[in-house]
Amino acid sequence: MHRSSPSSSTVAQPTPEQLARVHHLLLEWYAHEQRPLPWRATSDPYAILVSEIMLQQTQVERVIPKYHEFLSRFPTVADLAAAPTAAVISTWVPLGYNQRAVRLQAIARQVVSDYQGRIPDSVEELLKLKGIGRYTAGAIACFAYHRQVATVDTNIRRVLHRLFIGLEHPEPRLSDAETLTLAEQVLPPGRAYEWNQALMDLGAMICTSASPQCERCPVGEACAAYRELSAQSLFPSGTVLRTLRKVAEKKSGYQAQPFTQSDRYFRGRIVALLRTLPPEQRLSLAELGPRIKSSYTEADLPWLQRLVSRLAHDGLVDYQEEEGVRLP
DNA sequence: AATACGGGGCG
DNA sequence: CGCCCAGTATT
Repeated sequence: MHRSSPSSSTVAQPTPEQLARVHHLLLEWYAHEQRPLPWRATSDPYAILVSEIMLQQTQVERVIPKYHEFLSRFPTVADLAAAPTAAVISTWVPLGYNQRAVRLQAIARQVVSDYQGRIPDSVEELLKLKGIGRYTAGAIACFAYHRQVATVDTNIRRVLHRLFIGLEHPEPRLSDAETLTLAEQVLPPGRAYEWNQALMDLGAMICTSASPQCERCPVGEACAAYRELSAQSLFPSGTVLRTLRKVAEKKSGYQAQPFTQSDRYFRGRIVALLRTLPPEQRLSLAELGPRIKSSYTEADLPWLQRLVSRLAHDGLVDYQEEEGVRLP
């Protein structure tokens, strides 16, 4: 079997008996070991929407308090649509990726104006909303409306790959499209909600990226990656997994600069500062510069102007050349 | 396919 | 200090 050939519509398949065994093992484990997460205790599509946007690239533990705070401040989709954007952004900080706050409110306003206040229930319709991609659309359809759809986030990708294909490194590994196809093929009929949640819990608690605890894994007996590791006596697997990934990254030439020198960092500083100002009050760029960058000089003005213009373009600030900058 | 987009927490 | 995280939009 050669997993490099991406005929893409089909991927390696377990037998129906093997698949049923995996379903049973993982769902049974989830029934007893699942994390008690607040968005699992509701079926309010708005609350699910808020949680899923917050959870994009953001850990569960950081989201939980913000999720409660945000829903307390904006209890319904209509409340969020009617709120000042500055208040929404302000509540979002310091979750990061602040465009998510602007887009979330834009979604709420569109839902009120175009969907009679009801959040769409199909992947196809959800995908039309800016800020909702295939993962979030699938998550809302499944977790809020119990649609039997597959969805793939970073946890599910890793777990399905290890379970049904093998280690993700060295390459080749499944593409995004192939992974979604696999996810659809292994979805247990009628159990999409628990299955998708279970895959994410397994990825977060056991089948982690760098240090999976295979000895505690409920589906170890059926796992392709576990068989690979066993055959080569690679336990504990943490070191070898990290090494394989590092080699793959070096090949791709990835290099990061210090975060506190990045434009990203200063964009965050600007938004965090503006939210402390009295409502409506603006700051000139000359006032703003020194307050976000200790080494700021007049020579940095073009840089700052570029930064603020981009923030304005993203809807995160209101910038008038003459008057200065504030939250929108 | 590559890049922009945050920031907190942990080893 | 490097790495990770319930991704999406844009080029």
